Amino acid sequence: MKTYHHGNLKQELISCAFRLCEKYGYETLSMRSIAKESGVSQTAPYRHFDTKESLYASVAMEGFKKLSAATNIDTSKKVTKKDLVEKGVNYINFGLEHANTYDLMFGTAVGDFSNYPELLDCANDTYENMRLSFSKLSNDPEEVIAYKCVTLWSMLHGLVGILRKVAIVDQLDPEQNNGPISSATIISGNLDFHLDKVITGIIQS
Amino acid sequence: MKTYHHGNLKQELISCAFRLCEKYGYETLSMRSIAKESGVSQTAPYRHFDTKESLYASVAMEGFKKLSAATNIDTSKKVTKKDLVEKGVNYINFGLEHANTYDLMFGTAVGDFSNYPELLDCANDTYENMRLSFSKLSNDPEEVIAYKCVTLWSMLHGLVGILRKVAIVDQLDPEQNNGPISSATIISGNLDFHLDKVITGIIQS
DNA sequence: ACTATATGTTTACAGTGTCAACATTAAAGT
DNA sequence: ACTTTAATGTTGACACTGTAAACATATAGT
Repeated sequence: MKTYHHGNLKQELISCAFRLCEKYGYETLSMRSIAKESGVSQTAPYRHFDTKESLYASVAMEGFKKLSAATNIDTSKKVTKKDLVEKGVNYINFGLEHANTYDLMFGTAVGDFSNYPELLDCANDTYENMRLSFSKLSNDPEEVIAYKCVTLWSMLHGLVGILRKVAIVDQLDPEQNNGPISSATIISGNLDFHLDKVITGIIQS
Repeated sequence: MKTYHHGNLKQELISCAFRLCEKYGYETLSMRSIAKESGVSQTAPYRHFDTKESLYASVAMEGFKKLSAATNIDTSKKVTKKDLVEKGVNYINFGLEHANTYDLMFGTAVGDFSNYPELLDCANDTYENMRLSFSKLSNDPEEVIAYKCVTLWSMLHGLVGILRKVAIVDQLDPEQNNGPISSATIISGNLDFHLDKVITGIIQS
């Protein structure tokens, strides 16, 4: 039997949108398509999302939750450099494996997070755990810790972006470059080794 | 007098698209709007660009040309660390001042650069100059240089991304964070100092 | 001059975000 | 229990989009 009211439409729309986003990217995801896929009229989503951006925000929030889960360090125990490296690797892998959602989370599709307080909270959670980890690791004043966080996050974020653009780097003139071995391949094949070096540098900075 | 044939339509379409992209972002840029703005029928652009992606590629190429110009190091003379820092600052500033175009250049709107050989060349030029600069600076084997390039580019690219997301960082709980002084602000206010440290680390790695 | 090619135009189609008007149901107040 | 109200869903519409097909005109090569 099919009821007039769906009962759990909002959640279904989000998970449907998330699925499509993961698979095909957020650009090719439409209000109407997720409505159809949820077996509901094409404008029904507008009872739950004012605009498409608002739907994007919900999907991005899912992403941040998963990212947090993948990179969370238990700050109730002692925090080691190894923890940071391990979670750094997780961060990169998340960015590569969930590339489409990652774009949504860090791109411009959702303009200003402060319009979506829950999303902002989730994003801040990720940062906050990193901040706490650094502060457990060393005795720096707050602003040095914040500085280290931004430095590390930049490095991780940048690496995700560049590794995904391997195409550019891999297609350099092979005579100028190092043959088929691209620099990106070098790094992605030695991610923890690479991150260990980088993070060591940041900790000491 | 107005001729049937425009004469220089392709170039006009590109610069028109570039302008709109810089101002409003590539998402809100349509084949039809640039046609109208160029005083031509709505499907005329299709004589010069097979798809919208192909137009994007042309705009992105303009971006890479400008980026190259802003970050080019004269490798015929001696290259110093100071050169790298200075051009690094230029890179960041380009990313911040041309944020919309930067998205186009490094996002997924243009899927595979190898479909657009000229674009690929321009992108590679930027990388190639960086590679040459590093190789003039030290005596590393090619693969180490490539490694350093990717590391530096990641750092720069990531910093652009994170600085633009200042909103996230700035809106952390002020009691946990360092009051109104956000970590991103710290960095962006001391860009050359920051990059000097980072690049020193990369050179020594 | 004639022909082929490049460059424009018109028309059309399916898809999009979003709004307004209406329908149905669940929740709240009496 | 009954009525009112708010939440949720549907229908229909509008202006806009990318893009394809058929056609028109100007330019270049012979």
